[in-house]
Amino acid sequence: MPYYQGVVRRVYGQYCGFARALELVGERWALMVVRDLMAGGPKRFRDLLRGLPGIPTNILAARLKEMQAAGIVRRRRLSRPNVVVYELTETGAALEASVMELGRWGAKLLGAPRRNEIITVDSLITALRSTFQPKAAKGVTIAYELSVGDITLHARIVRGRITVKPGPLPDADLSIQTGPAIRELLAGEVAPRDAVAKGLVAIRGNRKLLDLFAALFKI
Amino acid sequence: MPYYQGVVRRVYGQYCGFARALELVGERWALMVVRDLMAGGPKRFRDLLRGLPGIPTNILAARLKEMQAAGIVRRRRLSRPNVVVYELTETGAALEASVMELGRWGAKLLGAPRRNEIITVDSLITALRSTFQPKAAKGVTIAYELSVGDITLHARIVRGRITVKPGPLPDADLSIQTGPAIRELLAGEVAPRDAVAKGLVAIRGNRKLLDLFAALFKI
DNA sequence: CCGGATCCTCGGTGATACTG
DNA sequence: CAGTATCACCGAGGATCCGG
Repeated sequence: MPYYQGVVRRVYGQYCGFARALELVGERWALMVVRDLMAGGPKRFRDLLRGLPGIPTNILAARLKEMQAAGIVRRRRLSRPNVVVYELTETGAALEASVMELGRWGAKLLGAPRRNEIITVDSLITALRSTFQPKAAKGVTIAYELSVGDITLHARIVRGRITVKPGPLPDADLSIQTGPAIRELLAGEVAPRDAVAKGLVAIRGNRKLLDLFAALFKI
Repeated sequence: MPYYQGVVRRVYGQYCGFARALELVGERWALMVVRDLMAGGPKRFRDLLRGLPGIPTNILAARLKEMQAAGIVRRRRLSRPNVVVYELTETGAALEASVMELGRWGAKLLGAPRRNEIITVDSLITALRSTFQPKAAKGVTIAYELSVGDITLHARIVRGRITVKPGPLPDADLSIQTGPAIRELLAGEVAPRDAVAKGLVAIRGNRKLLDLFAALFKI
C-alpha cells in the first residue's frame, strides 16, 4: 500500500509514471508552491501566501499537507527565531527540471501582461534560471543586478554556472532596471540597444554587458 | 450554451511563464490528453476516452475545446474515412520535454501498481521514451518488441535515435513479454537474468539483448 | 503578528443519460 | 460515434476566527 494512500483522492487509474506525477503535484496551486520553495528556499506560511496572490489559506495548508505526505515538502520548526518553515525534500527538489521546462514552454506563450497580473521575486528567479543559456555562458563570470518594477534580484554567473537570488547586489557588474518589458528583452523582440533608447530598460554600468545579458538569457 | 466555454477562467494572477503554462495545461486531465496525443499521434474522441479510463465525456470535450482555443490541439476532419481527429499543434508538441521530464520524476515514485490501475499503450510509449538513455544508445541500432500484459508496442533504435510505436513487430531482434514487473526491470531492481529466471519476464531472442534493453531504458 | 481552522458559496468535476 | 445535457457532489475561493 503506497505511503500516500488516503491523501491523494483524485487519481488517474493508470500504472504510469507520468500519471503518478500528476496525482502528486498536478492539483491546482501545487506546482506554484513548489516553484516558490525552489526559487527562494525555505519559506514561512505567510511568505508563501504573499508570493501566491489569491491562494486561500485553507488551500495552501491543504497542499502543504498533501505534499508533506507525499514526501515532497518538509515542515520544519526553527528554534531561533521560533518559526515554522516549509522546504522541499530531495524528491521535491528533483522537480526542478520539470518546473524549468514548463516555465520555458509557458514563457513563449506569455505575451503582454494581463491587467492585475503581478510579478513576484520567485517567478523572476525561476524565469532567469529557466531562460539561462549554458552554452552562451561557457567560461563566463559576471554578476547582474536586476530590478523589475519594485522587485530586485541578482544573478551570479561563475565560470558558466549560475545562481540567482532575491535582493540587491550593489557591486554587480551591471545593474538593470526595467518592467514587464523584461519579456521582450529576453524574447529578443527588442534589441538591448533599442530597449535602452526607448526607455524600456535603464542600466548602470557598461552597455555591452546588457548585450551579454540578452545572450545569456533567452526565451 | 455559454459562449465563454473554452476560455481559461482559472488564472494565477502572475505575469510568469510558469504560471501561464499551468493556466493552459494545468487543469485536471489536460496533460494526460496531451500525453496520449503525443505518444500515439492523431486520435479520435473515442480513442482518447479508451486511453483515459474514468474521464467523463464532457470533461474530455471541455479540455479539447480549451486546448484548441489555446492553440495546443487542432481538430481536423479527415475526408476518407470521414472522421474527426485531434492532434497536437506545434505548440502542443513542444510540451514533449515537460511531459518526459515529469514522467521520469513520477516513475521514480511509482512503486507497485494499485488495485484497478491499468496500463495503456500510450503510457508505455511515454514510459519507454522518457526512460531512454541516449548516451547508452550511442551508435546502437536494434528493434525491440515489448508486450506488457495484453498491450504490445515496439521500439526501433537506429544509430542511437529512437522511435516507439504501438503494435507488434514480428521481425524485432528481441521480443519481450512481461507485466507490471516492467517497472522493476527499468528501475534496475531486478537484473535481467533474474527477471527471466523468476518468470517475471519472458523473451524470444538472444538474452544478451535483454541486458542491452535494461541499459537503454532506465528509471 | 503568525499559522492555520472553520464556515459558506460557487463552479468545476464526475457519472450518466441522451441526441444528431 | 461524437459529443451535449443534467445533476449531485466536492474542492476552490473568500471571509472570518482563534490559539500561540
